[in-house]
Amino acid sequence: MIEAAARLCQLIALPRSTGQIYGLLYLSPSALSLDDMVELLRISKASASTATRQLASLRAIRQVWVQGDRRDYFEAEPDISALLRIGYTEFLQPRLKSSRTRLERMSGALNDDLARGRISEADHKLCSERLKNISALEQKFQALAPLAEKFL
Amino acid sequence: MIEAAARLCQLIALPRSTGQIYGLLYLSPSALSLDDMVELLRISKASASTATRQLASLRAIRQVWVQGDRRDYFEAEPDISALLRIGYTEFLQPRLKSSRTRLERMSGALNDDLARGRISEADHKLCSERLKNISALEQKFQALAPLAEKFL
DNA sequence: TATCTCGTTCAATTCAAATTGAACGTTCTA
DNA sequence: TAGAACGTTCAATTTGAATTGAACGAGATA
Repeated sequence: MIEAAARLCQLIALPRSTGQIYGLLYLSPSALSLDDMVELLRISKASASTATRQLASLRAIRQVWVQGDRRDYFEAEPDISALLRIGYTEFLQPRLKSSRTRLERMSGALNDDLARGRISEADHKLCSERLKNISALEQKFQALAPLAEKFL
Repeated sequence: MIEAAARLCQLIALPRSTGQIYGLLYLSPSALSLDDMVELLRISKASASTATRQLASLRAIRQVWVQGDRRDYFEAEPDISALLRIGYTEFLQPRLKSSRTRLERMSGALNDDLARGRISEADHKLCSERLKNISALEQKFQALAPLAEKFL
């Protein structure tokens, strides 16, 4: 059952054990301690520790207090749409932005090459055409994002 | 310049060299041979060969014939939207489908557990609730896909 | 204070995927 | 027919990331 969740999370390039833990917590009726996870998933405590902190930093899980027990307990954030939003703003968004500036720099370098006669005019045209295409696609994508956000 | 494209492609979990090659071809004004790529990217011929076949199978690049030369030349598919479509139907779509059947199986197992008294009614309710949430999200996502396809 | 029980950290290991070199088959060329 | 120029394949290596064991530090307990 949990392996299903693990695979789900490998889709988004997260460490396997991290996925396992989120899956486990998502399906678990009660909060679990590190030791619980270690036992149920047969992973080391070190993995469990790093994975929980990763997930917590992504706000995918929360730490909860269980009275009379000084261990840390965790429960999953059940709203996956919210997680997607976080993933977008904190992960995809920045990459898109850096990609944009990179494209601009490349475009600049290209113009430079033309000015110095390092490339033919035809080549320059084709190249900058293609760079522009990517930029356009990126912008469309950015425009689509808030729409998707509402929709999901 | 090309390293930019390489990074771009690491985003979608493709081998680095594959990304490099697509980037190179995308920006190259003329078709390139395997040896060209080997020289320009400093990679082995083996890598170039496997990468080009990968890309060709994804229809991301095309083989073209240059008269008077018996080497294979390649050029990039310039329409990236089309590539996205291919990526979706051939990569994401199938995963979503298998994910769906997995969810159904899990849901079945859960009902079974309830029937045999292996879990409490409250637990069952919470679990199947959550499974249903994922299903719903998946459906929304599937519904969104064709919309995005038109848009990009 | 001495001893547990936790969670964290970090160097070492393991593991999987990417990359490579070398051998090979095929097709052209002399 | 011998040899060169290709592209492909496959076992071996490299590389980078995930995982682990062991040492550690901070609180609790006695």
